[in-house]
Amino acid sequence: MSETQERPYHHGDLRRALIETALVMLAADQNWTFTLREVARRTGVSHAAPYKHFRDREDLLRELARLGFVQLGESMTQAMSLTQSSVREQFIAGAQACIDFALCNSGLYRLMFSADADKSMDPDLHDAAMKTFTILLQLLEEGQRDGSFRPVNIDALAAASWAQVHGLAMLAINGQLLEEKVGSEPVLAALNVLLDGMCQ
Amino acid sequence: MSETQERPYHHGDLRRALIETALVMLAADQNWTFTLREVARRTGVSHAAPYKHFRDREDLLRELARLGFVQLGESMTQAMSLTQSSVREQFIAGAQACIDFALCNSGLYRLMFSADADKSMDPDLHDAAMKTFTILLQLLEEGQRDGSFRPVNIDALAAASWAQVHGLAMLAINGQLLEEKVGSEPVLAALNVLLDGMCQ
DNA sequence: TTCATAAGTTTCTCCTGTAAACATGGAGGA
DNA sequence: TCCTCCATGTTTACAGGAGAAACTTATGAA
Repeated sequence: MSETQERPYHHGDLRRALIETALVMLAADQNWTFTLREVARRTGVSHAAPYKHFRDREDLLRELARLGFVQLGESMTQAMSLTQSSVREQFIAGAQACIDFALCNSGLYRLMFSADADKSMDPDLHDAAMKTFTILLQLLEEGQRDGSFRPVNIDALAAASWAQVHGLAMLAINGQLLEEKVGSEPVLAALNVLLDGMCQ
Repeated sequence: MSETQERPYHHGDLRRALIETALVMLAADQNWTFTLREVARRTGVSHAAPYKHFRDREDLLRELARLGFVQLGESMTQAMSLTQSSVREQFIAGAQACIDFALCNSGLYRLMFSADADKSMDPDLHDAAMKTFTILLQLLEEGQRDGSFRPVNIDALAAASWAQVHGLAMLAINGQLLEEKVGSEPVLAALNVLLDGMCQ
C-alpha cells in the first residue's frame, strides 16, 4: 500500500512478502507449479533475490507447508476449545476444523501432505507437523482417561483417527464426497462410524 | 536385450518402453521429478520422440497413474478372492493389499493420489480410479445384504472405509506407523477399530 | 511399385534454476 | 561525524528443460 515511494533498494521484509505471494499463487493454481522467478516477479524484486531467503524452490515450499501446519493446529485447537462438551464432540469439532481447513486451503493442504514438502529434509517442518498431530493424540488420551474411548492400544486409535480425518479431507478436496450431493452429511456420518468403533 | 541390432529407426513399442523407463525412475526418486528428456535419454531415443506418444510430461504421469489403479484393483481383487471367509475378513484382506501395494510402489501410489495426476483431465484415469473404488463399494453392499454391516447410508460407509484405507496407506508410506516399532500391528488394529464401528 | 503416414530426429526459441560477481544502504564502532 | 561491514538486493551468465516446427525414414495399403 506504500506505492508513493519508488521502492527502496531494501525491501524491508522480503521473506514474508515472498511467502505471501507464494501463498496467493498456491491458492490460484492449487498445484504449486509456480516458478521461483514468477514469485520474485510478482513481488517486484529481481529473480535472484529469493535466494537470499530460501536455499531453493523446495525450501520455500517447505516453509509454506510449515506455516500451514501451524495454522491448521490453531484452527483445530480453537474449534475444539469452543466445544466444552464431550470428548466425542470435541473430536468431531477438531476433525471438521481440519477438513474445513483443507477445503478452504486445498492447495496448501495438498502441499503439506505431498512429497514436495519432504519432512525429512526440514526438522522445523517435521516438528510443526508433529505438534499438530499431538493435538489429536492428547484428545485421545483424555478420552481414554475419562472412559469415553476404549482402552485399546492408543497407537491404533491414533492411526485410525488420523487416517480417517486426513482421508476424509483428501476425499473432500477432490470433490469425491460432494458429487453424491449429500452436503456435509457424509463427513459427519463417516466420523460417527469410526467413533462408534472407538467409543465404548 | 537385443543389442545385437544397431537400433532400427523405429523402436517397435516406444510407448511401452517409455512407460517402463518412467516407472523405474519413479521407483527410484519417489517424487516424479524426472524430466521427459531424461526418460527419452534412458530409453535411447531423441528428446522429442516421447511427444509422439504423450502430449506432455503430465500426460505420461497420468498414464502411469492409470496403470497403477488397474494394478491396485487387481491386487485387491486377488487378495479378497483368496479369502472365502467373512465379509469382514475380505475387507481386511483388500485393505491390506492396498496398503501393501502402497508400500511396494510408494512413488506410484503417491502419484496416483497426487494433484499431478489430475483425474479431471483424463476420463480414462478417472474411470480406472472409479473402477478400483467400486471394488470396495461392492464389498460394502454385500456386507450390508448379508447383515454383517450396519444398514446405515452406504456413502458414509464408503467414505469412512476409503478414507481409512487410503489414510493408513499414506501414513505407512511416510513411515509414521513403523517408527513406533509395532510392526504391522497398528494397521490391523486401526482397521478393526473402524470395522467395530461398521459391523453390527 | 508408389506413396501417404506414423514414428523418429534435428533444430530452434523461450523459460527456469542457480551460481558468481557486483551494488547499496543501514547499523555500530572509531 | 564518518567509515566500514555485511545483509540484502541486482546483474550477468550458463546449463539444462519444455515444447513447436520442419525434416527424415520405414512401412503397409492401394
